[in-house]
Amino acid sequence: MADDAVPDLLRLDQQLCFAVYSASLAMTRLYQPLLDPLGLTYPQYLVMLVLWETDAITVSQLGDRLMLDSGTLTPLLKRLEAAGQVRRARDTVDERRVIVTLTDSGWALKHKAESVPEHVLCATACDLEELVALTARLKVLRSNVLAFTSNLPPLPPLSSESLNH
Amino acid sequence: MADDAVPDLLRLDQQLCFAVYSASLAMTRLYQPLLDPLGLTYPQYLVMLVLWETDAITVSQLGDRLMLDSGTLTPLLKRLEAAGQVRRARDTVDERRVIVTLTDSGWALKHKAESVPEHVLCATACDLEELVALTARLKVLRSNVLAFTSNLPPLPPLSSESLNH
DNA sequence: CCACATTCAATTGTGCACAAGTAAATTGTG
DNA sequence: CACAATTTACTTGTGCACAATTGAATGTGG
Repeated sequence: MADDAVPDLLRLDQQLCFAVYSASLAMTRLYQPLLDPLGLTYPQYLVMLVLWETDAITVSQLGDRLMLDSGTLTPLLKRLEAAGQVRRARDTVDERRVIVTLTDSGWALKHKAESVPEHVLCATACDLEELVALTARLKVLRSNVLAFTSNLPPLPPLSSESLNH
Repeated sequence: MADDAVPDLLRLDQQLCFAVYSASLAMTRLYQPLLDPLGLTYPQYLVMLVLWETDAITVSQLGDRLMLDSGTLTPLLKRLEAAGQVRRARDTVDERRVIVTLTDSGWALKHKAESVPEHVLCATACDLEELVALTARLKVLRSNVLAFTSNLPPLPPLSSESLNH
């Protein structure tokens, strides 16, 4: 491989992965002032979205929906509990599980959150068609990447010719 | 607004912002085993990408490229310095600035990083056309969101009709 | 029944992100 | 030149993400 060919790949790389990375950070920054009046952070908002759809689920079910592990969720849920939005209680059937349930305050927060999506959609300044297409592409990307990583305890034997032009 | 209309928006919201968020986390998880042999984290890799393109720049210039502030970059750069990949030195012309420079080891890392983009492209399992289109859309999204946030110290007076069908 | 592996949440430690505040250096202005 | 405003990086504190470990509860094979 010629040395001159490397910077192109490294630039393409930045364009791809950095676009996702920086867009994600920009979205989080967009949400923060909208969620501040609700006393929620963006990851906490995602947890509430799941609970508003499906109340009384275990930590691992939450993790499956959000693709996060207990190391992330446990302290987050404790903060939501301290804020009075959820309760955490051991499952009486299986004491290993912890079931997360919305409080009245947590349910009430749903109404205050109704205006958030409108603001976000407005901020994206894209038409709905564009957003749907972008979302679909991101889901495909995420799905492919996750499938790849789970099949990859070591590195796959990738030849330099797998992407030749 | 009818109560029944709310869940749809909240679901759409999750589809949009959560797709970006979870795709970003999936990408980071994809990079980790690839960067582990280089002794780099994913954000550190992004810093190195910038330095390989433009060596000897200030912390704020680095922040402009990566859209990160010094509160994030300073400790990250100290870790890269401790690992021997960069040097940090005050600008003799303007003592406020800190100039970040690659060491020989930092430059040498560029060669070891050459294989990373190939693996990532392989993992995405998308053709180049698809990736270019996705990247372009994400850049537009990021640009719109950033423009919106910077014009929004408080909340904008958004009426419910701003997104009517 | 009883080792034994599995599942599930919590804990610990590292490394981002970012807000808010500090301090030093520079620049702009009278 | 004096001095206020700005720029720049650093520091502190909070909250994710995640790897790795722990420990309790459950299930399973012998």
